[in-house]
Amino acid sequence: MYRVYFKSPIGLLEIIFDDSFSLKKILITDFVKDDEKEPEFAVELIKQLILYFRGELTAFSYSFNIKHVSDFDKRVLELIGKIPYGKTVTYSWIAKRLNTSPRAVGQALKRNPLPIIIPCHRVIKSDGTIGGYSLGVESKRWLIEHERSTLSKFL
DNA sequence: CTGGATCTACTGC
DNA sequence: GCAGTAGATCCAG
Repeated sequence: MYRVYFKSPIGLLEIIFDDSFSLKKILITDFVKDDEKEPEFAVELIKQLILYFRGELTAFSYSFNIKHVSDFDKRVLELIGKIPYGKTVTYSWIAKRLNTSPRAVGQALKRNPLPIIIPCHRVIKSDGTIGGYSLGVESKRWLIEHERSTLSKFL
């Protein structure tokens, strides 16, 4: 297991790779634990993160291994991956397409191992309010606003 | 605003 | 296994 850190506008991201250098998990943390210096296996992802936070990248092209994720969660996350940059949908919109309930969708998104890469911040409540986010609601607000304000670059 | 419906995963037995 | 509960919700009343 390897950890790499990335200082982003929404906080310090801890990026975890498994022993075969496959992307495993992303979270927010306060401090650097075990920095891997010059991690060859992470440069491509870091490059994309830099561009994304600059507002110059709309989708990550990165392979990751989906292990320890239930079939249900996979179905939800796969659909989430198709929501375009700068757009938002609601929990119930997802639920209808998967024949499940909005709350179950929320539970699945909470377990999203790769927030930002799998853009679960694009899912909000149907009353227009923000809903929850595993990296913190403030981060979610920031990401949505960031995408909204940079969207025009890509037209 | 409140109460009930809804579906998944987690807990305790 | 099975019952009970807690959610990143929703909708009607």
